[in-house]
Amino acid sequence: MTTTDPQQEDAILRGFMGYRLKRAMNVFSSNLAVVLKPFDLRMITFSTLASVVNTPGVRLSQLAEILSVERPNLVAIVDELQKRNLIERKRDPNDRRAFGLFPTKAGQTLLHEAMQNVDVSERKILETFSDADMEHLTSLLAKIETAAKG
Amino acid sequence: MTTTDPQQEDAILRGFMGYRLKRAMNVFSSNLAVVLKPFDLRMITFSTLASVVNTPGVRLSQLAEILSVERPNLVAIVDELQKRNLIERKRDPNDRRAFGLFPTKAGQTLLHEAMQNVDVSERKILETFSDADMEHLTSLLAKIETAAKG
DNA sequence: ACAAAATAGTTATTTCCCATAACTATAACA
DNA sequence: TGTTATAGTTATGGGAAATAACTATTTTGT
Repeated sequence: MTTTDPQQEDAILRGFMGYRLKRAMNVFSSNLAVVLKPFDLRMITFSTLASVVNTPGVRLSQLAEILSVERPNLVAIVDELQKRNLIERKRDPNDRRAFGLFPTKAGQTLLHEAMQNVDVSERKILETFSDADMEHLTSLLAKIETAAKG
Repeated sequence: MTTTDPQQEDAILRGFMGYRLKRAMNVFSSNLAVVLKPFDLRMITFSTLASVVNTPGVRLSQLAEILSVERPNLVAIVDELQKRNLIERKRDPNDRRAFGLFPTKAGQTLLHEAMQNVDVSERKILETFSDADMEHLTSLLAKIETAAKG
């Protein structure tokens, strides 16, 4: 196809790190969508399930904060995962307002299969990256995150 | 690093480059939204306007491809920018199916003011980055993009 | 030359993402 | 004990993203 365009229509945007970051992100997020599709998971349901498996008993509000999702938006996600019997809500006996979120056996199994596939697909994308490249990229991205907090 | 910090509910996700990339991206995209708000621009209207200023006469379909937006979704964006008198559609005399998109004077002025502000805000985020850091990050992100195509 | 296929732009529709206000029930606090 | 804060939720709306299908042209194949 004719991608031999000498004049890059987005040249003016290439000067922004945010734009370059977004384009790189798109590679991962569209890949993720494809990989998760067979599991009937999306990015948000995947990361929610992963966090619940990682931290059994976690509260919805904790999850919302760590995943940068508004609490109301997470309710439907948790509902969906619970309806599919991948996680469950258990009333906290010490705080009857709250639920702890726990993975079911099925949830753990599904997550680990999905994670395995995501991992393989990411390795494919990053196949030309040296260990030093990986470490450097990871460190630079972390630096951006901390820059936002300080 | 497989150390599971009980404080980090997303520890399991930190192992994925896509997740780390997304978190870094969020810093830029939420910053962008704030910076563009006074101009009544969003990420998509900003990048569309920028591309039109960068490449006067560009077609909607070219824009859709370069910006990774589906053509139908770009129609409303172009409508919006045209209604605000920032760009205009001009029939291509050599291909009466197509329009060339051109910036108005107002569009150019608004874009340059907005770009100036975006640039300043990005510099703030990247304030602790050395020139070498910037070059390295840019090169690693470009490597991800090319990995997706090849 | 002309029918078939491709292209540019568009409309319509659907699903999902993201943000906010407001409600309930409990808990913490002063 | 009465006020305030917190956890979860409902409802709502705007915006992003994907797809099917249409009109008007242009290109292509024979």
